[in-house]
Amino acid sequence: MTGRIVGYADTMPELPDVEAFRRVLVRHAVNRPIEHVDVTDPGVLRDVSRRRLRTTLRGKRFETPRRHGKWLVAPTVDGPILLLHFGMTGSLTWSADSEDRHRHDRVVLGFDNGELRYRDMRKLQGIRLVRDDDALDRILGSVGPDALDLSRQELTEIVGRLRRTVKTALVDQELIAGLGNLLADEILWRARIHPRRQCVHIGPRELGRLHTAMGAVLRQAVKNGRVLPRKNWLTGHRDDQPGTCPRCGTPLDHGRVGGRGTTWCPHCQQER
DNA sequence: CCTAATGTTTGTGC
DNA sequence: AGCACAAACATTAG
Repeated sequence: MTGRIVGYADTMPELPDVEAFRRVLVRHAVNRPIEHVDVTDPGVLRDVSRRRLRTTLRGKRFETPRRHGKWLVAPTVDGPILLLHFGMTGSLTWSADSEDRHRHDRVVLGFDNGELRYRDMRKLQGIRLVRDDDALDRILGSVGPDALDLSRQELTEIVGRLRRTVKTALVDQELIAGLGNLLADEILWRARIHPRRQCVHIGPRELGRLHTAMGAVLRQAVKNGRVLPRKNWLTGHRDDQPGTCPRCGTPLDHGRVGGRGTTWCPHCQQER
């Protein structure tokens, strides 16, 4: 109610959300000494102890962080690199004081002007600390190119010959980094491609639509800091009682693709 | 009590 | 090798 806490706390993190978390860090915490490190739940620490996180980070300053897919990479000046992944329920928020912490704020970094809070309910992923770029590469080495700056040609080269279902290819982080379940459905709906279509059967014209849809959806969502429910987007209609396609009014279909809940329009997105 | 949840990893089997 | 499927992780909401 005071506007003291900055950041999106209850959105499920995909590329645009992580980009928003990156901006929270840039805006409030870059280049300021970390004064204290509170680990209220070590369950989110991966390959790093509470003690080591605290002793290595205290007194350090963050450089400008970067994002790769759904990973937030935050190097410190002359120090280790903090790596954050937000799983399905994570977030990063800023608060100007230490009031009103949430019970799922698992790690808090304190600065002279406020604190950065890593919140995560389900603890499916977590926070890592690596000493250098080599160690970083060992963790991010298998992650594919970021979805935000993928050319049409690269997209074609990556998915064009796969026998897999297009949706499972889109959300596979080793192929393309940053797309999650919600974004994949949104992009496929906009490109009018059925989520169960095999990549190899998608023609060049459709691949062009896929690339255009990916860029448009991602740029808009990054601008908003999340995938915002909108009148002419699938998001905002997929969970309606009788969900109807915002383009043609046909009742939406829901099923399982690649083990994930998937929504599509049976009229706009033909199975083959 | 049961089910599903927008992520990732690991194992199994075709 | 490529791919699909299921389970596991931890927690909440309906």
